[in-house]
Amino acid sequence: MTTERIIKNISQYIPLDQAEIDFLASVLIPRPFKQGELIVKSGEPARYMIFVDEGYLMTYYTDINGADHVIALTGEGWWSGDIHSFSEQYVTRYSTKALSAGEALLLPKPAQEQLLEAYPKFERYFRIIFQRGLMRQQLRYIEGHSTSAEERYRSFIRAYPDIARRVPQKYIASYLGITPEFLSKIRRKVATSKS
Amino acid sequence: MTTERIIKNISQYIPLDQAEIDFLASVLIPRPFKQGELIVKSGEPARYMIFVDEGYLMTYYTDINGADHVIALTGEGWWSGDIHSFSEQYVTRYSTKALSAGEALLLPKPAQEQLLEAYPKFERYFRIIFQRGLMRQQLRYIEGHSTSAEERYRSFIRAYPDIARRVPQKYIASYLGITPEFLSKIRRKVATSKS
DNA sequence: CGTCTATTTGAATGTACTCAAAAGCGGTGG
DNA sequence: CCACCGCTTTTGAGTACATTCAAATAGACG
Repeated sequence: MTTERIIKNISQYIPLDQAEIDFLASVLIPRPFKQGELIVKSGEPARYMIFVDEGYLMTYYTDINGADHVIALTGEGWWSGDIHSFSEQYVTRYSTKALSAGEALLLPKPAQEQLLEAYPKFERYFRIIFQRGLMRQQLRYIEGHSTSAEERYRSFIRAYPDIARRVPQKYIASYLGITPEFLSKIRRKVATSKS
Repeated sequence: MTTERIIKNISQYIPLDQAEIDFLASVLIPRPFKQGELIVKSGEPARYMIFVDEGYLMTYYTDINGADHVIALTGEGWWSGDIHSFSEQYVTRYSTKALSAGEALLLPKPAQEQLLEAYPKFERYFRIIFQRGLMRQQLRYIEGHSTSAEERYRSFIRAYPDIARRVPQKYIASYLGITPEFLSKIRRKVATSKS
């Protein structure tokens, strides 16, 4: 069953009965993707929340100079960091792109509204998801300004070894807020100090 | 009425009837504070959410070197950025301090649980609050790494002129992720270029 | 008024960036 | 299967933004 992982995830936070599971399964849209594919393009209207069932996604923002900035790297079992694609605003300023082949589950906005109306306890689930996301993000900001790029990189590979292995370095650099060139220099240093 | 502002805030997101207003008013604890007072100390158990009714608070984190890092500056009509004080974890790593005299409204954890149980639509309110907080925080991170300190400062005083006027510079510097010395130099530059 | 803390100023330093070029790597077509 | 192409990663030199340290000045509060 393709919705197994998301059900398991949600069950960690709120107990689900069969009716709820069935409803959820009926509104989620499986969305397979291949490497390099754009799932959400910036400038599109806000449409759905994205749960990564398999593979890796990244969400990025293109600034006025045309430079991309990665705001989130999303692995299996997580909601895509692109919550903007689902906010009150009509269009996103963010794009979401596949970094590998895999499959996402899309929760369209109208479906989410039905879900929340029929089973209000899902509000609780999303509240917890956003609350945790906010806490992680605050921590990330502090680390971004109180630790060196090298420490951030070390901490990143410790926290997300799977992502570190499978995502091109230039995106990791962007996620860490540094240039790819500088990340390369850090890696050389880290490699020599370890062996 | 001391709960007027918070009721107004919540009503922006979910309609409230009199019973809900009364319940809310009955569980909120007014907490006057004077300048410099610590509302939440790091290491304390997680206890309540904090709504700033009047005045200014800041939430900060003390790193292993003993340096403080401001993660949020909170003005009137906002929830304190210290959502950690209310998370699943037993103790906070953050402190919340008054930057002026004023009054906060405390929503104790057990009261919030009752509130959510009695009136589940409050889950929706908190979900929206956290969702917006997360979006702001993501934006802040991007700006922190794609713009210069000077731009961030200009953008800060545009977005929060009241806070910029009333909060000591060293905290603003910390919030922006720079040293007080460097902020001082930026201010000199900004001042001369404006006049 | 005096003390304590915050802010400003300056000089020296460092971390991370830019630009340029070379090397590595993966895919595709001949 | 190999050669070529495009893209990513590495390397190096020069530079800039922001830091650290130290000291002077200004401001706030009892």
